[in-house]
Amino acid sequence: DDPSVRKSLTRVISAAGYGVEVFASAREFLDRVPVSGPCCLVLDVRMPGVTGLDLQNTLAHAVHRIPIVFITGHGDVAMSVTAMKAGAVDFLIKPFASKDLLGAIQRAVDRDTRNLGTEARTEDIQARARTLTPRERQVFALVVTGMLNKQIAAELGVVEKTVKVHRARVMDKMRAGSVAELVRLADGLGVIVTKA
Amino acid sequence: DDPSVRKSLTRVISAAGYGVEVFASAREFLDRVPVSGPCCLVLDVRMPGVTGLDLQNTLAHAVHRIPIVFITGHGDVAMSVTAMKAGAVDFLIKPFASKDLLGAIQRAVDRDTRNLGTEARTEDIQARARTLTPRERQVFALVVTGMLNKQIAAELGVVEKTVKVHRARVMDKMRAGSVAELVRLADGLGVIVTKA
DNA sequence: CCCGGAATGCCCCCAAGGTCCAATAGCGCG
DNA sequence: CGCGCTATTGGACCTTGGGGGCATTCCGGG
Repeated sequence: DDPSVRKSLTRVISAAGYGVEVFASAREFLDRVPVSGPCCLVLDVRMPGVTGLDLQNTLAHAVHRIPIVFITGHGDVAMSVTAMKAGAVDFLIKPFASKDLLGAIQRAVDRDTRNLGTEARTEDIQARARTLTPRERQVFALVVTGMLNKQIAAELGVVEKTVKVHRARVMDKMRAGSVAELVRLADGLGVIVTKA
Repeated sequence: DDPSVRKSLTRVISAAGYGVEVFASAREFLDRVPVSGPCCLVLDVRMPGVTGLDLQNTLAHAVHRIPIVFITGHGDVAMSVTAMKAGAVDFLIKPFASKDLLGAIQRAVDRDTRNLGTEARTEDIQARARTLTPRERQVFALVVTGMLNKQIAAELGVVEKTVKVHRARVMDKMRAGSVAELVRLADGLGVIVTKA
């Protein structure tokens, strides 16, 4: 919003032990170097050029969706509801108590920490899945449905031994120690491992 | 809220093809016969006695959490944010367009339909799990971690044959055709099948 | 031509699962 | 108090499934 508000917010948030970066506009924020660790965005709805809601929509399509805490001086209900429906962590009206802001930031950062964790795990699993050959992917998909090697062989039109070979490679590449683990890895990938 | 508003809302919602039940207070709603199919709650924040937010909190601890669409004449941002954080589907300010209300109701009912579906599935799985004996439950928990019968036997201090017997009963009672299915059933139960 | 992906055959081992049978312990019921 | 039922355990035996090792063949690209 305006420089003086930014300065005082920076002081409050820093005092709580957080690292703070300040941006004068949405553009400035989007051009920054991405933060490495868990973080969140404290955003004024009214901003020069792109509004806070617009920025929220833009970020919604990003790979990593940063949790947003909105603050504003002139908010209405419709605006707050839109923001919350789009996943905002909180929507504070100025003037607000420091503890409300810090509480919201804490929840936002916690959420981001969890998100980063699951994203990292998913990315790891996907990376392993990418090393699979097409055939291995097919066998993978069928194995996690609980089919027997014999059935998979019939399905793919090959003999059982061939399935065993692919299956062994899948277990190896996916670093799964058991069918149970493999099933969890597959389910963690979502429905990505469908057919082809 | 007031009788005339209720009457006109009933007309609008009925015209859209929904069944409508009207309640003059939170008490009256809570004493009703539960609806069988997918549904949602259209709630005024200001009500005699218990407020809409209070009712939302009460329902939050219920077995089935009915999706809520709030409508109000005198809402402020703080109120709407609280409602949304607590899971409300939407928060409309009077006067609102019929299509906004009907859109919100549609989203709420859709959400409820999905919830009912997953709840039914979970309940079904839990019902099967309840038929397991304590020992079978232990074996179940260990099998879905991917342990071999031999390892499970060592863990429980029995011979392999005994584990096989329990394991077979688990597969039977849980109606799982494969380890893969069993793992999914277990994961669907959440972390309910931990130890004892 | 050499490499990786795919397919296959043979041999062997171990794990999973089923059959038949049997023993022990605890619990409710007449 | 036995009787019956369930839960738990266990043994012997056999079949089927999963998996490792090794070797071979075929094909499409660099």
